[in-house]
Amino acid sequence: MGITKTQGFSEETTSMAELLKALGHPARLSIMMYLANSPQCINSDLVDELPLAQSTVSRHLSELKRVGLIKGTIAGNNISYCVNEDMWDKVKDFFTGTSNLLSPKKCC
Amino acid sequence: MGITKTQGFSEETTSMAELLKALGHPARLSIMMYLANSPQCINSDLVDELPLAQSTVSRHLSELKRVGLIKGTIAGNNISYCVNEDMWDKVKDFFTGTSNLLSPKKCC
DNA sequence: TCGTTATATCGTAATATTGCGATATGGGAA
DNA sequence: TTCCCATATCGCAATATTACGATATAACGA
Repeated sequence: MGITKTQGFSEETTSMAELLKALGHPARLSIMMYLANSPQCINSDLVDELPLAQSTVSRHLSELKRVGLIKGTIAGNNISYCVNEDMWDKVKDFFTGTSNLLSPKKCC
Repeated sequence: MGITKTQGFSEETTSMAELLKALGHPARLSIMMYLANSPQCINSDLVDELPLAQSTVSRHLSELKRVGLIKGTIAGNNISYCVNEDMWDKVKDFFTGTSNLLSPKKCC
């Protein structure tokens, strides 16, 4: 199949899974780290940073844009990408939120 | 292709991406949430909780076990699964760690 | 205008993922 | 032993993902 069932899962679960899936690739995770740590809003000299062809980098960027983790604006001849902090916070909150706290049990 | 390039990425990035990828599926994320919030260490009545066949649930469980996010021990006739807190903390720390802090810029 | 640069998209090929039914396996219960 | 129960695994089919080169597109500079 290869198709992921979404029926029967909550909308929140599905959308969070989509965000995590987008982050679950070395190239895309690297892009996020690079954008998060760069002093200014960096365009795609990411191509130089990553061991991938330009077209592949572009694909990963558009995937990150599709799920809303990054934003891009045209700045002259190149495009300035940056992290969409709202969406990033959404992911962070998922892991720091109290509803996901583990009870301190060591059972296995 | 379908194959993910790992050459050229740091080991840390690759392993974190693997963890996030494992979480990036509604069923596997649901399993983690369920285990994290369950009062006791729950075995696979997950099959009743999820809209998936038993064999599919088992596959997702073994994937989570493969990356180390959960642990399972045999308890009589059934298996008791629970969250591997060390690995879960590793993911949490990634999002809460200072090295990933975004500078407060709104550029796009 | 022409060439260069930066990006995106297309087409293709290889591989991975997902899901299910069917089938093992292994332990307890009758 | 024989029959269930809970799990795991296999085999398959359908779909998704990944990567690359080639090709568009669009804007700037000479």
